[in-house]
Amino acid sequence: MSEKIINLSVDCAIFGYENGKLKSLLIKRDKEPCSNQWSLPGSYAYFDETIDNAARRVLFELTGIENIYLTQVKVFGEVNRYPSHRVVSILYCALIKSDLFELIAGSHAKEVNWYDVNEVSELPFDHNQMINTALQWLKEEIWRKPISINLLPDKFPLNQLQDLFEAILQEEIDNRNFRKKVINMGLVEKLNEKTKGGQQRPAFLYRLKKSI
Amino acid sequence: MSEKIINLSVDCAIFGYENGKLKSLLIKRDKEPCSNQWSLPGSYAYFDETIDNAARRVLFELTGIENIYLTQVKVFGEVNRYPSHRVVSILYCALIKSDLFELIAGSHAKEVNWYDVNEVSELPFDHNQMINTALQWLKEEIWRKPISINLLPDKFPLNQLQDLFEAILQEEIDNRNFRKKVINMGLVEKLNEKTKGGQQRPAFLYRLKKSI
DNA sequence: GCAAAAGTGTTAGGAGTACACCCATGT
DNA sequence: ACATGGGTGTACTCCTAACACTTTTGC
Repeated sequence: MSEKIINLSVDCAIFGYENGKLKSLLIKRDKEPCSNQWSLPGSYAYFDETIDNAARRVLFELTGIENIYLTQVKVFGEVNRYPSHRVVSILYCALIKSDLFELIAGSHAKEVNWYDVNEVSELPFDHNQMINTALQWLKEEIWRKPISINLLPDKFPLNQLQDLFEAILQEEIDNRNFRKKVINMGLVEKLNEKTKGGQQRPAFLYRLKKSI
Repeated sequence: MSEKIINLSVDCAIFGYENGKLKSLLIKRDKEPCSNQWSLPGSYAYFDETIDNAARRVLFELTGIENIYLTQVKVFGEVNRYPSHRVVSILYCALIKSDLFELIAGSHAKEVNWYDVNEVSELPFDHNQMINTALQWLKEEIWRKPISINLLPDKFPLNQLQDLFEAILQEEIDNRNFRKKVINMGLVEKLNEKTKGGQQRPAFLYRLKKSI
């Protein structure tokens, strides 16, 4: 096992979507500083791994989540952001289908859990700021790339996608305009299937196109 | 003087504009590795400064340029990007009016100079990749914020602004559409002055509005 | 009067926004 | 039949893109 770069860490802001709510993944810390408090999963990078790999590894070790696409968003480099010594941290973000991953607290995580982004309490270090930055990034990215693919099942009714967009953008969207837009920007394609078993009129299913 | 974080550096991609060409600021290195080669100005961050301040300080020490607005763009964290040991580097970018700053090679810079971005040779480390990333950032940013303010005199004829945009975007722009756009998006305001002393018809001067 | 750069207007297509009602199903 | 969520169309505005000629000055 390689050695840590003790002045350089990665933190991961992972978003999931459940019951119409956008969730953020937090761990309960099992070591100092701020032991027993909830925070973003994060830790030091090693000397023999790229920072992208560090983010992947750290996320896996702490939460059991692997094989997801992480994006580097911003570096947090205030002098006293970390109490014990100087640590510059690189924020990585991802969106995942929360029910596809089993959460396994490992390494210095005592617990792992999803928290509604609107109900995240005060976190240690600059982690609240990180979540805000990550949310901002998400709002900008959501229209550009089919990242929402990671938050919904393969096939879904359009209104579910709209709910997701509303949860992320935190604003209401006109249903007709939303449909027109996602269809003719080529974000989704209509399938020849419908939902069944609902209490109401069945809805056509759609699929996100992987490339735009 | 504080100590260096030897695994963390900042590199600065500084753009200027002269004779209708977009230029990139390079230093001739005066220490190993890659001594005597031209590279982006960059060096280690110190323990007692934020990374933003590290970028400002490093730029000043190496080139004499100070008091400019630097933006953090991306982290480069490949394992072997730096030959002697592991260094993760944060790329900062800025645009400046090149003739307002006197270049003073200092610290481990033997010389400092402007190079046409289209004629930058092969640089050490991942610095060519950094310049490309910085240029990409510039292309996206140029329409959003009045960053071009830093590349032109206070008052300028509109066609000069267009030349600048064309130099950055590397494509031709329709003159009428360009004028309409920058005026009614509120990027510039027309002044009641004209150029004089040219060989041709005098042009109205414009000024960039600071806020959009 | 000529060379050189400044300046100008119209049209057509696409994207965004606002807005209100009928439809298909389960119970 | 009614409650529930699914689904649709139009009109207006604004931005973009394409396109060519006239104007003002210095020489």
